[in-house]
Amino acid sequence: MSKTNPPFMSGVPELLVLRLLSQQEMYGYELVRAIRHSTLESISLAEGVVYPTLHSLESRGLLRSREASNSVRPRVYYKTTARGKRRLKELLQDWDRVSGGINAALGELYA
Amino acid sequence: MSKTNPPFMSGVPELLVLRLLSQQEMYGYELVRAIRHSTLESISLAEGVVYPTLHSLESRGLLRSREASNSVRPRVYYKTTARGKRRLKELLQDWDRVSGGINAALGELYA
DNA sequence: AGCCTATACCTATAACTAATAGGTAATATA
DNA sequence: TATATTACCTATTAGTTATAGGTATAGGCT
Repeated sequence: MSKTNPPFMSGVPELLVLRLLSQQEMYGYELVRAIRHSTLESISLAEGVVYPTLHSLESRGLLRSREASNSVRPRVYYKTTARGKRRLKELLQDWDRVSGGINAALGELYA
Repeated sequence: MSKTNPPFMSGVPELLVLRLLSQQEMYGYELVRAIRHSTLESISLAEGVVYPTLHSLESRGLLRSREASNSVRPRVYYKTTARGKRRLKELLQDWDRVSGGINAALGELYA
């Protein structure tokens, strides 16, 4: 049971993570809040979504991580690599195409 | 192998089908073309996506079908039910929320 | 001291569903 | 006659989000 595949969320964690980490380095827990904030509380991704996404993206070479030692708590900072930025560009194109297509279909009322 | 989960497509077949069939009755094969056309060729859903979607939506009471007898070929016409329209309204709200959130996060550059 | 909340990381499992790749059959078209 | 188009269909795969857990430290409150 329970919503595992909510509408319109496929690709969203990857897009938001690559996007936010291409602007500035962040650690996972911080990123969870950044996602909520940057989407104006419209999208909230739980830690159980964000951490696996980070690991997957790093293993694919789209993110690079470093451990912060001088911090009180152990933190793993991530940032988007050059390959990650190319992937981001690709995702942005997909997003424009799909959202454009949907909005065109929805706007058909007034056409 | 091969793209089974392309980005940003979750919920899209359901949304487009409910939307188009809430405007006018159509049969599956026609709907495939209508989806391509209404999205300005941005989104193309194969028959293998559309037919299962139609069957699923009908079994959930969101669509109703009738068979056209006087046609040369056997055609099954579908239209969105009242329940389907309520579901559509829900999906449209989700779409606004998610796409709004994403666009807010993407627009952060200029903020 | 004891308790709760927040911080910060993590994993296993389930659920769902879009896409692919097939398949049937009749009718136009070249 | 051969091919493309119309019109329907299903089985399977693949991928990935969400949930529900879990660990451990630090700080605030009673």
